[in-house]
Amino acid sequence: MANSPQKKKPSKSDDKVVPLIKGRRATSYDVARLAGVSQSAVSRCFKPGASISGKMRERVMKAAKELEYQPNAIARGLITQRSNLVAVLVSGRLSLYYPEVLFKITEELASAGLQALLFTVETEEDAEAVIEQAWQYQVDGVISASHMSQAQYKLLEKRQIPVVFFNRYFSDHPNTVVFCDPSEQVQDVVKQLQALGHKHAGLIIGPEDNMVSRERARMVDASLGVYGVEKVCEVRGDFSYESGTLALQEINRQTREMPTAIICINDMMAMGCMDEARSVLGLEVPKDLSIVSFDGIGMSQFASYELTTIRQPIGRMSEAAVRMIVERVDRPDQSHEKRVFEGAVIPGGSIARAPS
Amino acid sequence: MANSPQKKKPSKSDDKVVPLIKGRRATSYDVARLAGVSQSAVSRCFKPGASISGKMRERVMKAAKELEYQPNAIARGLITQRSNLVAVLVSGRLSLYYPEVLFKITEELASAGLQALLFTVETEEDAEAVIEQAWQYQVDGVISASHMSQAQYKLLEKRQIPVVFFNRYFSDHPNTVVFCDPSEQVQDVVKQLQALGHKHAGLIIGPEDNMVSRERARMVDASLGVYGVEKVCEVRGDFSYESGTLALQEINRQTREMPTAIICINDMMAMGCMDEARSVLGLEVPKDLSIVSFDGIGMSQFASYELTTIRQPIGRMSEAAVRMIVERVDRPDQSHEKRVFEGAVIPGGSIARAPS
DNA sequence: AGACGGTTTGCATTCGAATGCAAAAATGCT
DNA sequence: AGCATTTTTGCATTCGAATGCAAACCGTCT
Repeated sequence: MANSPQKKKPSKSDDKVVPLIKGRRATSYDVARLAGVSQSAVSRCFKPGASISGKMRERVMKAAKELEYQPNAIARGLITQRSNLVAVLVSGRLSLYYPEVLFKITEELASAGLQALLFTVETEEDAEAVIEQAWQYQVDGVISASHMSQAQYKLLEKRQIPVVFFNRYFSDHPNTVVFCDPSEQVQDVVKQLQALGHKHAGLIIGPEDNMVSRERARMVDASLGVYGVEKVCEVRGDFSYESGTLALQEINRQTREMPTAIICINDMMAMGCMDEARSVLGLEVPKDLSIVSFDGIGMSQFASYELTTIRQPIGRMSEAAVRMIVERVDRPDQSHEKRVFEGAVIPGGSIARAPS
Repeated sequence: MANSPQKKKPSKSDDKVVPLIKGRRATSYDVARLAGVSQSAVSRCFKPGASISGKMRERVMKAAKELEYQPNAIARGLITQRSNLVAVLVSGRLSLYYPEVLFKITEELASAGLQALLFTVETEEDAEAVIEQAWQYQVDGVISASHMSQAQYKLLEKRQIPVVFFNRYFSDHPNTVVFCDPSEQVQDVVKQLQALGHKHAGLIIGPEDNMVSRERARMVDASLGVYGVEKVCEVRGDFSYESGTLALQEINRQTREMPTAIICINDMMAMGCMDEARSVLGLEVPKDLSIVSFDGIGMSQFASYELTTIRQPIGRMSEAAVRMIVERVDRPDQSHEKRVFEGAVIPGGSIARAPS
């Protein structure tokens, strides 16, 4: 450390007479000067578990309070290589149907000392741009509840940014995932339909590129097979209420005789479907038409709908996603994990004995 | 390049032989070394409008691409004193009823080159903590669609952090605000009710501390006065569907004779109210009971409800909020501005001639 | 008193990009 | 070519906090 003494290095902590210019925020140097200690001491005061005496802590804290000093998270991030930022990638769909997911995730992140940097992603190109942004902001991790291609995921992996997928995953690549597997409940519901005498069912599915939709459809198909209920037609919607109404019309058009039961891949379309059945086709639900669906969003239980639906425990899932990202941020080399939650049937009142 | 040769200052750009250790991200120095230029040149390449020749830009960009270099926004923020982060404060309520607001705001911020740092705020204490967090992260501005006390606002002002309020403001303090003033539409709707022969109306309001609720209630009262419709009772809910159902029961209990019209301060309660009227009290809506409300959220127009409601143009409002924060970030000393949007009546089918 | 161990403290350096300034290069003009 | 002017480039420093290391301090025990 023998430093050439003649070197005229201007020391930050003395000659500069810039005490508290209005608008300038206090730095650790300001606090140090006021408290008559070194900047390191100030820094250590704000680091839990650092070696510091009670007396010193007190003095520093007093000065800090006086100057309203709060450590600069940006500067801290630069030196520690930890931004404490987590990118949360959501699509419009998620925020429309599960607004609470985002809310919950943010809350949980905050209580783990992390901040949510929110990104909206509709298309794969969006994802591209968003990933670059996130990278620029040195996010410590990513929670993805939106589109992301395998290439994009691999890029993040290569950059060693931990990713947790929410309700989607790559089956041919190791990844950390939280999702819901409602296969048991699907069996259960289909069994109920069969027991109620339903022999024909229509299926309303979601976008082709959506994994949740694909998986649910797969389970439904399997269960229909098991219980000998015939799928008379399958129509594609886009998860929206509107598309549910259109899908039912389409089913009506495609089939000579309307099936007695409709299975919708999400609640929102089921609600559209139900409204369409009642107000346009003049059918009574559940007397003339039984409807079941997936998600268990809040409004599916409003008195006008009371859907029989398979709920995802999104509260617990959000919580799990945060736990997992926190863990992976701390131990990036840890092996991957999938956390799979069961669904739960909400009985509702949208199914009944098939009309004869 | 004339570097004093005897000075043993370890130059970042040579002797360190750390080229692309796995996991280490490329810095501007790495790019500079590869391209054979100075770090400043690299920096300038990524700053639009900086003085740089085409040739140099090309060389640097090539090296940058090779190393997958992206400037570190954290380091940039430290030196420029601009984080490009905007704190977005939302409450659970907002995200439940207006999920698209958050989505829209985030999108708009992104297209202005800013990132949304999301904070959830339920109580005033939350706000306290959130403001400190935001301050630590050196946010350039705050969009507040949640609780915030005047003291908290003043703190932000003192710290020179621009704030834009979304659907709330302090009337006795200058501030920058975007909100909706539906007074015209309230008049219009009440006039319609009167014309349809309604003489008595019940009012379902929201939480006492909520400004939007207070304002709407004020307008309703005024209009009822103007058109000579009597307010037979006023019940408080909490904006939720559930509380709408309870509120209608309460009205039923409080009044000898049910009013012929109910005005709800938001759609969600109106939906609860309507469902309760139909499925519990056995009333037909709108034949026996007319219901009107505020907000114009998506599901208020589902076939089961088709509410006559007064819409807020939240898309435009979100956009405006972002425009305003961007402007205030660039010119903090500019005077304040309120942007007030009109509401719009969505006709719906939840009102009809009063039963005689 | 002296020696030893443990705890506090300060010094100096670091993170990565931006920028004022001066040197260097390119351009224009006579 | 020679000089003035403009543009490009590099150097050195800066932002604010964290931290390895050595120096200083404290208490204890012989």
